[in-house]
Amino acid sequence: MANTNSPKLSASLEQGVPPRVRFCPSPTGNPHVGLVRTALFNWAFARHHGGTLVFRIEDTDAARDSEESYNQLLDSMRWLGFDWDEGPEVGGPHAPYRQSQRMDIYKDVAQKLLAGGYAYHCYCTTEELDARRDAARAAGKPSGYDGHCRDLSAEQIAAYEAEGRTSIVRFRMPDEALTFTDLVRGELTFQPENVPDYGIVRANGAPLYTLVNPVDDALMEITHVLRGEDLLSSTPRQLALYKALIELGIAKGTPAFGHLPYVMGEGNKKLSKRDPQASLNLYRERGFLPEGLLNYLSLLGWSIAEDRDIFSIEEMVAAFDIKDVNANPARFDLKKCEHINAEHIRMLDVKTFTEACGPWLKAPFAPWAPEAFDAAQFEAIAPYAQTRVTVLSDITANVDFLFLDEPVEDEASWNKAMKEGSDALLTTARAKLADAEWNAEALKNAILAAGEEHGLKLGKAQAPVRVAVTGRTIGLPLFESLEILGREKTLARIDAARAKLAA
RNA sequence: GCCCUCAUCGUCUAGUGGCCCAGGACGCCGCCCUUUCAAGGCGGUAGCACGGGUUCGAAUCCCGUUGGGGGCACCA
Repeated sequence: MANTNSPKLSASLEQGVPPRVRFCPSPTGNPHVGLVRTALFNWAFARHHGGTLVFRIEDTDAARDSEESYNQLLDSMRWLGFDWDEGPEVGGPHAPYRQSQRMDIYKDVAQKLLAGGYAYHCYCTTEELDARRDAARAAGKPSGYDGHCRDLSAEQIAAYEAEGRTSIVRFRMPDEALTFTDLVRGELTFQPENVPDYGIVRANGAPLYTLVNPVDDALMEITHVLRGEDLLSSTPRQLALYKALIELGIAKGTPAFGHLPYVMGEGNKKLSKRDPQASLNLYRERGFLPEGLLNYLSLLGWSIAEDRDIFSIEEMVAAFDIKDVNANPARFDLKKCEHINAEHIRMLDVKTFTEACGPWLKAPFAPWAPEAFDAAQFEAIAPYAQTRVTVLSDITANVDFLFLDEPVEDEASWNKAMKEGSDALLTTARAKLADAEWNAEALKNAILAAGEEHGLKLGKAQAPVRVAVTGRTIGLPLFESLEILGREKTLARIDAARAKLAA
């Protein structure tokens, strides 16, 4: 039990000392929902306990990282409403928070590790490694690094150097079982034969994630590491590294680890960055509310109560406990996500809803000319739309009849509503509408009366009018829509529809 | 192949030995309301993977099987 005598930084929580947690994505591409969920749990954990959230950028892989992704990442975090106490743009006592700016630190730590005998140079080539791994696998044995270069003599090293071989730095794992208590899974034990020595510095001198991540966690005094399940099996080697760092006086103690279950996609595959369904930007463009998306995501592996699944971020923070997170992977269910989002949209007060629709009321989302938009008309119609949209982008099609010169052409709707006799009905309706006082109540009575003349109930009678005016059979309450559209346009559209029917 | 991990309705979950012939939510179906569509109300559909134990008693504990997922990099 290598870590039992290591100081436990996480023990501070029970003693009332606020925890320090971190969120440390690597800026590759557009953030995906699994990443967001991890960020959410870390953030909620920090806020619940009045702790500190450190935001760190793991950009040690120049080939994969880009400045654009970095900017997008920050923008996404801000949009979601996450704030961090230390990190990019806010600074902090452990700055810099971008690993690409901390290379000297890693170089120094690697040197100390080497000098202390905690790590060694490994001269094996990729081909040799592959061959031995295949052999081990064929023999039914663990296929990790076999320790070939662990105890090279000075002569052997000299020989390799003379050959012109390059070397990576490898961490020497202790030959003992490692046990730790995972915050969501309980006690876990790994046997040494299954946790091989691992690379921490590339041949070109660039440090690897395996070194950089725990070193920064140690330096930044992280007390609780909440991360994805994919890192579960690398925990024992980090524990061993921590022990070395403590002995070298670099780390003050070991954090507690909690591994969050995966967010799965269609089929049963882990949601990856490639998966379009995973893209945060996609949800943002469709008009998900941050609180709606976050509410849904929090439900993946956690629950607030037995009979409740709609709640605010504040309520989540108040209730969140890492102990309640369960270990099994959850599938992302778009339908439920949309439903929860719709609930949040309905909870908005009208003014907020109206403002939130803003982006979808202009280019590139809206099909009408910018000058055609009328804020007063939109404000009038918005309340009727609020219970009908699932995502904010739905607003566009709901109100386009107000701002388009002519209603959209939807053949299916036309064919469904325009039957024999529709022409006559429209003619009657037009006449009654023309005489009516221009308010929803009067307009309803006008259509009702027109319908009666043709033996149609209101449901049937309103259909042709609706399609003539809005272009679709489905839409917002008709009479209110007409009232807001205005007499002139309404009558003109009915005339246009009659002309089209006559043609 | 080796190691790790997970396992309650189609999906997300509640459930920590008796309160459970399993509760909620999404979805789906039906009804009500109704100017279309939503919203809302009411009702329905559907599950403890399997096999052994332990126990007076198991969804809950143990073992095994099966199935899912992950790791085994000079990616993170």
